[in-house]
Amino acid sequence: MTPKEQLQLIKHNVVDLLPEDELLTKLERSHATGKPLRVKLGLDPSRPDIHIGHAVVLNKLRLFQDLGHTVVLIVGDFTAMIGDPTGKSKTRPALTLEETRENGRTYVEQAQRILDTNRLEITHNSTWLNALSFAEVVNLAGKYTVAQLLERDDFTKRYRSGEPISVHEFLYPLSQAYDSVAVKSDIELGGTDQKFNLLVGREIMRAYGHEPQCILTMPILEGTDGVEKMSKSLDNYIGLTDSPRDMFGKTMSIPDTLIVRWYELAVNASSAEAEAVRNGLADGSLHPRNAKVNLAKQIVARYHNQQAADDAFAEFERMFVKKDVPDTMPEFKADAGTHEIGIVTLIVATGSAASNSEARRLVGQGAVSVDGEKVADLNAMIQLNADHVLKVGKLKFTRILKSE
RNA sequence: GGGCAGGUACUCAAGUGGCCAACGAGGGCAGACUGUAAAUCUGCUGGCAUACGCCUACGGAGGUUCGAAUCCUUCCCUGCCCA
Repeated sequence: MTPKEQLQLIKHNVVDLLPEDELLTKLERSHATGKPLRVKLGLDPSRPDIHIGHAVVLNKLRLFQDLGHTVVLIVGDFTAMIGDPTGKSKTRPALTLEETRENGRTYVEQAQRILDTNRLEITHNSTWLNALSFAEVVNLAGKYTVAQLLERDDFTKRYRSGEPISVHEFLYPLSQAYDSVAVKSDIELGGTDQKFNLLVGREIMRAYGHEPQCILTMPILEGTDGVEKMSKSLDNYIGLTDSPRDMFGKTMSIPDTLIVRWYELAVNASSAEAEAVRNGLADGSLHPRNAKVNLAKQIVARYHNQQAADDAFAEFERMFVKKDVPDTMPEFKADAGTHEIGIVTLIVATGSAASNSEARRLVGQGAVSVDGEKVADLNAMIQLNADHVLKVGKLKFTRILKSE
């Protein structure tokens, strides 16, 4: 494939590709010499779970691999170890090196669901950042100015509104940039929120006498709420390791306005496919529900398999359209010798509510049913001489097994 | 080092001695509606208790008071200004 053709593929769905001509030059050189480009991505191992929002960037990395280039994953174990006491994640604890290693390991494992391990390098930035002397850190810090750092959007905002910014936060972009020097990155990927950091990488590489990396940013995928970016802490995410049922259900719950975007970003639809969905929704020939069903099936098939996708769909139909119970659900068995149990106790014992107070509230709100019969009485006793199905809210089912 | 302003529940934010488990908004949960949604409407949203009530909580620790998120002392933390 010619460098120009590669470039076209690379540009699909990308927000920023800077500078494009430099990337073309790199691609041409790689093409001529047969030497693959080094494509960098930094991972933050402070949270072990990776979701389909991350997958947007990972898919792009996979494309680079398919074009014959090498992906360099950098587990940011050093930075995670320092922690971040200010800013958005103020409660984020500083992790030990072991913890970050462990998180990084599972993270990489999950990333490999998308990436080709044959064209993959995995490194940890503690390898080189830990080795820097203070003099070297000062030297690095000397290559960038406070004014330049304050250009970053969130720094600007926080500075203007009088919120604290710790000095070491200024060092994060610099250490990330230094990573680029350390791995001799040709191009670095990230979400659009990483644009500033990626650009710092260019400056710092230049300052260290390296050819600066190109930068490529991908759109940030909104979560299932349709507004905020997908993240675990907002609980609006679909994890790569979620069960088929969860993946399917969560996808079906996204707002309609997100459908086309998810086609583009979550299942990497071609421009033509995305356009077809967009037009179908616009002229009414495609029902939003069906568009979502198809989307949900694709997502499940992508991370599990086609069979799982079909099963998840069937189960979804059964649960929500026919209002039937799912065929698998958590089971609960009372202690032997218990013949009946109070509804409130049962709700808490099955983990359907966190406290007795909450369980009472749920009963009062009509959210609780046993075998399809609504339970409104706080004092109701459930007989354990047969199996029952407890339903709390819309989604929490538990099979109550007959007691012995 | 000095002056000033702050630190309230998941978040923002009222409250300046009892009517405060703490207004309001967001978020979350539940119900109605629906396409499973979104939007909208309604209710709930510290714990234990059927209830009376009790316990825990307004940065930390002491104190004043019959009674404190509210007053005092001290410590910690943040921002701004001055040096």
